[in-house]
Amino acid sequence: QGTFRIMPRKKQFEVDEALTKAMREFWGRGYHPTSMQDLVDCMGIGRGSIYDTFGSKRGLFMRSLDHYIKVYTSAFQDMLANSPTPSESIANVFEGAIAALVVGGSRDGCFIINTAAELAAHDDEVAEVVTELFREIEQTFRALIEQGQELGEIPPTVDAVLTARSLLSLYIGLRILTRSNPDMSVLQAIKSQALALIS
Amino acid sequence: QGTFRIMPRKKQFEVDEALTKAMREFWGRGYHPTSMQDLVDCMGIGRGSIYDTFGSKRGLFMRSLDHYIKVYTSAFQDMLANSPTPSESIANVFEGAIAALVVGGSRDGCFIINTAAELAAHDDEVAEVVTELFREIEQTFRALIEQGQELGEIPPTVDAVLTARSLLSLYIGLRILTRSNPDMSVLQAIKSQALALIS
DNA sequence: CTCGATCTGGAACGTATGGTAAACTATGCC
DNA sequence: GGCATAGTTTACCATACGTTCCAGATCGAG
Repeated sequence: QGTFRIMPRKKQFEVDEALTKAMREFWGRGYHPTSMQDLVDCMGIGRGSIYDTFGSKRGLFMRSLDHYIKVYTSAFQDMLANSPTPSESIANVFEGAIAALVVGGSRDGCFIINTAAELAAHDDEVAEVVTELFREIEQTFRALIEQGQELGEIPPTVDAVLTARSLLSLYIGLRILTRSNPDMSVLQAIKSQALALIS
Repeated sequence: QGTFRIMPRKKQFEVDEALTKAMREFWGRGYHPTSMQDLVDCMGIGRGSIYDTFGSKRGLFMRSLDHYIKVYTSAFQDMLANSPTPSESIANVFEGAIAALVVGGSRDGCFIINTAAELAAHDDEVAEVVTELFREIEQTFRALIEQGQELGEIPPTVDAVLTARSLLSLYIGLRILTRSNPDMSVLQAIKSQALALIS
């Protein structure tokens, strides 16, 4: 019943692998400038397979967004787990964004933030996904601040909600600045300010 | 010699007026999603006239960027001149961004910041224009902070350079958030934090 | 091995794109 | 009124776009 009686040819590519390649393309160049031909080239599978599996360019993009969120929130949780204290977790968030620029020399920034800027204003479905993630980041910052306060690491005078929102805004600014002007002293200043807000 | 001996038909449209219309289109929708047909429709002049006057879509875009910078730095200077104190100038910068959302209901954000996100990573000429303006904003913030310190309005312990960079980052974050999620409490929190940095 | 189901890759489709060429119109000087 | 010059309009071009379709390949079941 629930199982198919016939299970012919299997997919000859890993869906997640192809999705990762598409994600990287959309991430670096944005939705509109990336053509289906670009995707066919970079994903290494045929046009038909893409449409069979993902439906449309937009469908593939939305799946890429979800994939990004899944992969990077997972990496994010790992990072938090490996940080000794809440304050250092927050420091690592900013340090990570700067390191991505230094190590890889990539100005790709953050896929979600790029997408917020490119599409969210005119695409409600995208706006919803983006907004939801921003909310989660804000909540994570808030939780970290409150943990730090319980540990006596962060002063109790700090307003957790307001500061979490400020950290989010600083982070977004940092990521956008990264895309145009990789000036390390500016990025470091922003990181310093982020840490100053919680000390 | 310097003057033309013959001066035939004059342009039948105001260049600045057409430029303003193009600017609004690019501003709201971005470079790539805006087609020449969109521009023909919204500018109210023929294709030929556009190409005669602006050369290409990209040329028109760059002129639109310049136009935006000219118009809005002018408005910016006016606002500064009408603000009673440096601190209030800074407050007005953030308040203005919020008001643009409340009054007009427009999620267009800031043309420069949108452009930084959409194009700067892969277009060096755009990156240069954008970076230059970011530098100017940073310098303006810095000058305001130093003026406030001379007036005793802002504590001398505030690091003018570092804080100016933080204000820039907060501002960019605010503008990006505006495009996806016009949540007033978040925006107000960011503004509060900006003011807290200079008090 | 045969059959049906699925997957694959590329050709083909209709459309929309940025850009161009040329005919047409208006203007100022002789 | 001609004539040179510039602006406007229209039709058009080649290309690139997202999408669909289909012939052939590949697999599992009987």
